[in-house]
Amino acid sequence: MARAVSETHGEILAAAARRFAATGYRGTSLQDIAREVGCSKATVLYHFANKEALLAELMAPAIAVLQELDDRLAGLTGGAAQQVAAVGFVDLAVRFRREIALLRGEFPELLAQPAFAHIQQISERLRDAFAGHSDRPGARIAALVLLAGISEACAEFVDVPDDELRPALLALVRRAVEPVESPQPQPPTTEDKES
Amino acid sequence: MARAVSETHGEILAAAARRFAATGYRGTSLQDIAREVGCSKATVLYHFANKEALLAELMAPAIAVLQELDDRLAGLTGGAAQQVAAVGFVDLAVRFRREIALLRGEFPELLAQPAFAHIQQISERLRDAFAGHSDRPGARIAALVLLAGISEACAEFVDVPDDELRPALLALVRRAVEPVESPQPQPPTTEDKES
DNA sequence: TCAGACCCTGACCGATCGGTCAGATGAGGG
DNA sequence: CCCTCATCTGACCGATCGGTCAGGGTCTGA
Repeated sequence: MARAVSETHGEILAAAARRFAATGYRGTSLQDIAREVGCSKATVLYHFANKEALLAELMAPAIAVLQELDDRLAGLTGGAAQQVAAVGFVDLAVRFRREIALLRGEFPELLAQPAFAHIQQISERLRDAFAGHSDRPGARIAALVLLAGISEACAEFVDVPDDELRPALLALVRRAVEPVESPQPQPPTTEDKES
Repeated sequence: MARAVSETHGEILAAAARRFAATGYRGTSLQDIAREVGCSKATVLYHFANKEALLAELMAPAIAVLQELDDRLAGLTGGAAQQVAAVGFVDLAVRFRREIALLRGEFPELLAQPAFAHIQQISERLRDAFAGHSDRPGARIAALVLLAGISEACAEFVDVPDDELRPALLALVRRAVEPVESPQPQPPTTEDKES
């Protein structure tokens, strides 16, 4: 009785996570998931309205934390935004790297689905914050490289312990990000062109 | 007469590049490509043995350059390998960013196909070189972040001119990479000065 | 005892996929 | 003239996809 939903629900979720991580969302059929659980495809669709709902439930916790980070970022600008975005995103990526892994590059198409529409905007704001809200092309490019790279690295290093991955990523970000607050002009570099 | 293969071949190739870049390899059907060209699906399969062959021909130039970079990397270690890998990969990524864009995250599954088997090994060697062949976790993590991030950034910024993208990426890499102990002074290359 | 909620299933659906095949078309050369 | 060959096509194939549906167990509370 205590169990409002049968444990099959959880088993399907777990199996879907494994299969999505292994072969991607598109590359995994409901049949694959059912086979791994040991039930019929119809059972999968009894517990979940459709394939997309399965993905949505899998991603819900990560999306909630991402939303929360976005809220925290709302009032910040410049170096402060950079700081919060960096630490917040590294934290999020490390913590939810399993969820990130199971999207594995299908982000663009998946984000096009209406269910994930607002994620697109959040990730753009996050990228802006990462660049310290600078519109210098160099800063915007660096922000994208780091965001995408961190995601990919977290997906790849699923078996590296948190307390090894997180400091390595934070150190990298700290090296790689050009602080935006310093008002003095940079020493001459090759890309010093103004746009 | 001079045209051994009809121009349709090239048109199909161009259309496939556009569609793959827009919706990914898996997300693009032969029907889609045929529709864009204005011919039948059978015509596409008359000019190309199968869908994979279409992708292979599209990727061939990029793969050749990647192979060449791998060869150049063969005898190098430590800081020298790091240097060559960084400059070489940024160059390659910028130059072939259209090709990178049309893989768009499907790398893992695509690389599993036998036709691209050796690319897997090349990219692992490249990652090693990027880390200066260090086995420090931090170095390996940073290498992956940068490689993946650069790829993604190039795919994203297809419309940014080369001479803006390349220096921004090089500057980022130079900031982000922790120099490994340089074994011996190497002769000055084109852009060898430390940051 | 029995109605009904819950859980699960096989059979089936229409759509779409990559790929095959026999044949239509048309230009060129003997 | 006809034969050859490159090009192109519609019709078709088997497989697989996500999703539907009617119905069969099983448990429970009235």
